[in-house]
Amino acid sequence: MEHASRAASSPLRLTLPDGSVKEFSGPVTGLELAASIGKGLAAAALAVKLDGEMRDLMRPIEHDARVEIVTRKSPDALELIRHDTAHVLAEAVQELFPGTQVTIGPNIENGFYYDFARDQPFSLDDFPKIEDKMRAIIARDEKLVREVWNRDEAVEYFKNTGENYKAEIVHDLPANEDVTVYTQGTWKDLCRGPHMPSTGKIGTAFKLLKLAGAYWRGDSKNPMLQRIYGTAWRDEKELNAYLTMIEEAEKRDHRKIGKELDLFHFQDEAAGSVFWHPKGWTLYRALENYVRRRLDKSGYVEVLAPQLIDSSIFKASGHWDLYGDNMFKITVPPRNGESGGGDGEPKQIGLKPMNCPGHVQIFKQGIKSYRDLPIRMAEFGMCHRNEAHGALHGLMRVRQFVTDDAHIFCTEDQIQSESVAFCELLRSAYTDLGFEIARVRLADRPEKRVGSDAVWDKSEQALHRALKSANLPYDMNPGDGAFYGPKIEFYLRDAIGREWQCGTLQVDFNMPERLDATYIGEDGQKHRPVMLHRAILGSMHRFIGILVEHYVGKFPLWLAPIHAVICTITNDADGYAQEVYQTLSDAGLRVQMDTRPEKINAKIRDHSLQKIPLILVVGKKEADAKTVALRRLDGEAQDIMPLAEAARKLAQEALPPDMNHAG
RNA sequence: GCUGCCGUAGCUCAGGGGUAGAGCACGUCCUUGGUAAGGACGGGGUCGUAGGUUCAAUUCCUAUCGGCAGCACCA
Repeated sequence: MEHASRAASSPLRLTLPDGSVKEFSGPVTGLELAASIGKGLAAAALAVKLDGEMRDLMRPIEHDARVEIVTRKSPDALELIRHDTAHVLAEAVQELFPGTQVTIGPNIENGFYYDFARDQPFSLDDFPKIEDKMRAIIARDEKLVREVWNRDEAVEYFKNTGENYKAEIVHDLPANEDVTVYTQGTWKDLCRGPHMPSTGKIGTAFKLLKLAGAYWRGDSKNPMLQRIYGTAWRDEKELNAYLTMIEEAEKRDHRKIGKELDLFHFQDEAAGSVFWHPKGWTLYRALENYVRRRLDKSGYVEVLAPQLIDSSIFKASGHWDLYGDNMFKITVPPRNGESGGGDGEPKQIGLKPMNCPGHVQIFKQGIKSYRDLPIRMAEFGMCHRNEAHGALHGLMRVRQFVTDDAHIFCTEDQIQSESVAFCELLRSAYTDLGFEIARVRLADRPEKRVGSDAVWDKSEQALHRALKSANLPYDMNPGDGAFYGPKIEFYLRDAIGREWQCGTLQVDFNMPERLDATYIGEDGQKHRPVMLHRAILGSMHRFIGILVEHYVGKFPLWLAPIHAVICTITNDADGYAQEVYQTLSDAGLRVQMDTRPEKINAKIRDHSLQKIPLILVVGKKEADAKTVALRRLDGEAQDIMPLAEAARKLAQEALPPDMNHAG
């Protein structure tokens, strides 16, 4: 049918990236276009971009458009290479393991995966064999040919070839829609495309990485498929750089560094819960106190609500029904003739999974006037969630955690200014912590939700407006809001480019309604306050995990659990070291002494490996002159200065960023 | 929760049907040395837990707990 329309077309004007226009008497393929520009370009062409959309090189261009020939030099080439590599992987697997069904194989960040259905499990030992076969298919340089099929034909074809999953995908497409099938050699796959002209264009810079289970269509009710992950790049150099980056990420693993630096540990008897060691807890408190000061200065009040609250509150809030499975529930039986609950029933209480219901109870004490609003209520209390076993991951996902949570009770009119103020606070806090906002997304109404559509309309609009007036570019995250309201998600970027969603701002018209919070308005009548749920760091636990990985354990001075270790050259200096310790300690620094009868080399090494930011060496010379020799982590030079000056300077340097006005 | 892999000394790991080994750490002694490991000796493990197979299990099997990777979930 494409040929038919091709013949009927009129003159064609194609605008190149440099603004020049190429005219053709009728439709041309991307390859013909490339050839008309230059022979070299035609040879290098992989695909063509039509008004920003990538298309096959051999597909006729029928309409006027902005066009761009995609070559290997273009970053867009990665997308093509990875997708083609996924196809080659599928072909290789089917050649090697007959009877294996193919399903889907999309690109992901830095690579691709392909999901297979096969009774027998693949093993990592199969990878070299599969990679060899892939190389062979690439060497064959099979042409990738796009064909347009009728949907029913396609269903029939895939059924007949035993590809039930593919058949199901096609079957679920609208009945009158044609589908595209790509053939490479003798192998066919349902695919939207686009693809490069032949498998030889892939090159050799690919590698299979991981093997894992994945549900068919991402639904845990469906059968589990076997997913093979791979990565593919334009050349070996890019591939190696990526593999090195993976190693870097492994080196930064907060679980490993947490153990090495003696920050915290986990053990079987408290799965998903953290045992904070003195150094880790010092870091935790430094971070919590920082946030606390920022909130204090931003007009928040801090509270602490109970951890154990009767189920009635959670039933009213909706958490009991929607998230009950993930709550820790305690059944208290009647005792000594008392009734546990009333009616002689055992009492059901819940360990709070979040703070909002508790905060509403505090809000509801006494009568609130519109003059009292906004009330910004913060808490650093422990929340408990019975996370699925497989979800637990170091500090990143735990069952007991604290959020830098706060709820702003305000009027509808105040949503805007409160939201903007929060965005400013968040931005400033991220800067202080060494991050920047990488991305902002607005997550709107999910399927599982409470409240009327009218209320959701109002809430979503409020967030759109807030983001606009805070001047933050954002994109949408459809259907990912909380059950009580839409949310803004703030992502930060760490030192190796990974994005983490930490901050959040949620508008909630529902919770005040469900838990019956009211204030008296100017008109003397009762009104519902709006609740803004907001967090800057999100989970303190997770945020510390991110900090550890971001800084590889080399924390900025104000967060470092130990600021300085005083190392003696010989034990003759122990007395003076004690004086140094006292002076620095009095200046507010977190200091330790190392008077072991070890050589100074060993002491430097030990404390450097512990990522202690400052090492103060004292020997006879320093004791006589009342000085210290300062060595910074990863520094070469030593800096000799009078003790009093060192204490003053370092104490200043160790101040948290919000207190360091002189710095 | 699902799939796969794993669980040996405080840590990192080797080993393997006949009741265990290295390095680091730890302890004692010697060493008092100016910026990333001074030396000697020594202590330390019912091989995650419970069953089963076997003359014999830390090793094989099953269950369970926990961990890792991914998926699902994430108020």
